[in-house]
Amino acid sequence: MKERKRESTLELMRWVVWAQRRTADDWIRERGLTHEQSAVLAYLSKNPDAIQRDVARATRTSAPSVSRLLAGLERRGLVERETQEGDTRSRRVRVTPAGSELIQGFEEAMDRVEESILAPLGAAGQARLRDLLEQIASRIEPPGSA
Amino acid sequence: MKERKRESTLELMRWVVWAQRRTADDWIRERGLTHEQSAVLAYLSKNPDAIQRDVARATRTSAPSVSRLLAGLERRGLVERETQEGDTRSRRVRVTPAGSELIQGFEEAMDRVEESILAPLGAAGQARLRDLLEQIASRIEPPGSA
DNA sequence: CCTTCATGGTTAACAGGCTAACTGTTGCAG
DNA sequence: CTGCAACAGTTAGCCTGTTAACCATGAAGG
Repeated sequence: MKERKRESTLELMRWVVWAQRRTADDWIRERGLTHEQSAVLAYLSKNPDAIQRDVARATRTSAPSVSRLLAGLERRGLVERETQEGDTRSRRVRVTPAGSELIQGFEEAMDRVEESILAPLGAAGQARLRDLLEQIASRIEPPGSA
Repeated sequence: MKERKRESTLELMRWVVWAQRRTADDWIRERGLTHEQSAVLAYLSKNPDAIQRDVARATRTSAPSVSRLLAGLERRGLVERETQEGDTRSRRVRVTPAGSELIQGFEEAMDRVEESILAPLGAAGQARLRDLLEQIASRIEPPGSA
């Protein structure tokens, strides 16, 4: 029952990504957030002028997901949305001080998680891995584009 | 708005995994299935004596998720569940002929998807990538184990 | 001006992830 | 034998992902 059974490369990747999620759980759950909420809060902190559409693109999810997720964050007072003068279709999203305070240290914590997961490779291996992944990613058709 | 902004290695991995999912969508949606349903059907085809707990372990998900997913597949007549003589706690899951027919060719299709995604690396790069990922994965604490 | 199309957002309905709580068995310790 | 822990599965409730359908606004053409 213990033998590795020749998983595919992408299966291995899914496994690593899953492990990262699990590891990050500690930091995230402590704050009563979910992974997605954390990611969005962090994104909004770095992109203060974003509208919801930008969040959807950045997280590679759909507009409805973003709409609902932000509604939840707004209900908890972590973000504010205001329709924009000049184009009332879009709504700018801003992180409130409470939200900002809650997400403080997220990036650093995620960096530490990543380090711990990639540690077995050493610096050279990590660089090689990154290079290979970039080669693949650069060939991926950007979602929206033709 | 177009510059790659120095994504983390794990961010790149998530992107690649996401792209794989998207690419596989064609095959899967044609059959009225979801990714998860396909994966479980394929697993059950290769592991005819599995009980639900095995499926949960294999897919790295929880027992409730498996329970509900299998209920759906059963409703559609793609699997059957029967409590086992000797230990009525567990339920063996079997793929029906209909399910077997529907999932036919899944592995091959997924192999093709993987090939298409990894193609930019060439054979040597793919081998290196696989090696690096195996090093990482082998250090990941198996979910259940201490 | 007014029709038409594109854009931003929301709602509804469905599938799937999780945890918590509960039912039933099994099995072992005392 | 009895009692209690471990195990398999289910249900309920929450959050997220999707698509489809819809509203409102903005932009561009005739």
